[in-house]
Amino acid sequence: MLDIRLIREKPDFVRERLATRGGGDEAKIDNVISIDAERRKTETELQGLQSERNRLSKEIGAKRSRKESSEELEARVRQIGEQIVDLTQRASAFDEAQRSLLLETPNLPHESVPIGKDPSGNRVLRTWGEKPPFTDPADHVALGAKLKLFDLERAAKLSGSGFICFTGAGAKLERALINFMIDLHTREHGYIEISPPFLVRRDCMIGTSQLPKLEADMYGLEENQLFLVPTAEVPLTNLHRDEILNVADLPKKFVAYTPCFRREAGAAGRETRGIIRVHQFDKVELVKITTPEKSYDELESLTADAERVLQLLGLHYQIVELCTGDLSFGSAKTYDIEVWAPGQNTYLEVSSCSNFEDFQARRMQLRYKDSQGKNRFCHTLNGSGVALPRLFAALIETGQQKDGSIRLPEKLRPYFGASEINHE
RNA sequence: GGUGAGGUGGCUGAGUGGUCGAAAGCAGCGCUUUGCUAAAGCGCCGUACCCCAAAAGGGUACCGAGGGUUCGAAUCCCUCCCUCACCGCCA
Repeated sequence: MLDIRLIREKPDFVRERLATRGGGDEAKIDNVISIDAERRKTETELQGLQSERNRLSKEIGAKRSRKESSEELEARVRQIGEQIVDLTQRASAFDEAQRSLLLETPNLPHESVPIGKDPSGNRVLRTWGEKPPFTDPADHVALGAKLKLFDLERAAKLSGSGFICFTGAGAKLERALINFMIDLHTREHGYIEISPPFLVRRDCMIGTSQLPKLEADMYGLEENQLFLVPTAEVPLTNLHRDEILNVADLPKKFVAYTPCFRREAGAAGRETRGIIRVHQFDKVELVKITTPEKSYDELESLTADAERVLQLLGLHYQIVELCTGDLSFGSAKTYDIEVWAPGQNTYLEVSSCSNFEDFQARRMQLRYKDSQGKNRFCHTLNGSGVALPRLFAALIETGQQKDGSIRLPEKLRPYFGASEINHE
């Protein structure tokens, strides 16, 4: 959520920054400003009347205790009361209108973000490793079928298309990868492991800004207003919602494994082939809560922490800096990590590392007390460390050998319990 | 799911219709005093918003949340949420 004071004081700046996203959101600003003015006017009027009522009511109390008549005063206060009811309604209507407009307005891109209107404006910042030299590599769907690592047909029988059922060595590999990543982030990168609920309240979804915009993409449980988490970002970032943290306790660094549930009624095609784009997938997520001064340094180190996963697994990848037009709703700056999948001859996005600045913190009243004792909004960040099915696909495509087996990276072997995945 | 108890400021804890935004204590901050650590005395010490160009200052709201009663609600009534205890059910 944007700061209404910033909008009030620098409307042109806000409009200009929003316009770089290309979503037309800058058009909302005039509306926000005029509602804000109405709101304040109404509030001032209301508060004047409330003040009057408080004064007169005290007088009534005083008169009564002196056994004097207070009927005239009571009549006047009754009348004021009616006006207050009316003004209160108007004030809260303005307040709600302003809030819902602000909830639907995306974050301002950071000044360092390249301007662009779609993914073609993104730029590759760096790459790590090299594409392995294959002549005609199989893709993960073929490999998975041959080695019985997952069963998409039977998953569809259970739950419909867009679900994965890992089987045998595939299920074990999934589990090994999760453990490997969590151990890495807790032991070497200083994150605290969290195992959060997979169902969260609506307020949490608003807090991290999945709602109100993306409600259609979320799985919700209507009767008790809970939502299946689309990413562990939601429970992790909301852990300290409505709290005022001590600056000495920052940054907070959390890592969690959760399944992620997304409707994403995307069209079928290459993008949706195999296990690349599904309604439920596993993910290890990294979240940081920090101060405005440190958040951009933390973004760099968060990205590096996620990259380490791929480095230790020996997988080639590239880091992409998203342009303004490709930035997600709440993000001020984002790096995507794309791992090379030789069987598909393409890079797959396995992590999106973002700094939300105070955008989410405002929505969830997440603050810290600075060294002056002043309450300020935290900055929040998150990134996958990393998403599993795509990592799984890149890993088996990269590790495939001529005899049809899959060679596993050294670092993963203690977790998997073998150096290769073979037939049967 | 059922029954009972309860939710007050960073914490403990008073307050059952009117000068209560809320006693007191603890913690915290500042000053003073005493031969250091310590102790004592005094003062300050919630949040959000509104008015004001700003500061100073003034005002409003907030005692789990939302409604209601009343001239006036932390205090009375209703609904909901949460915590604790016991019972039922259950991996």
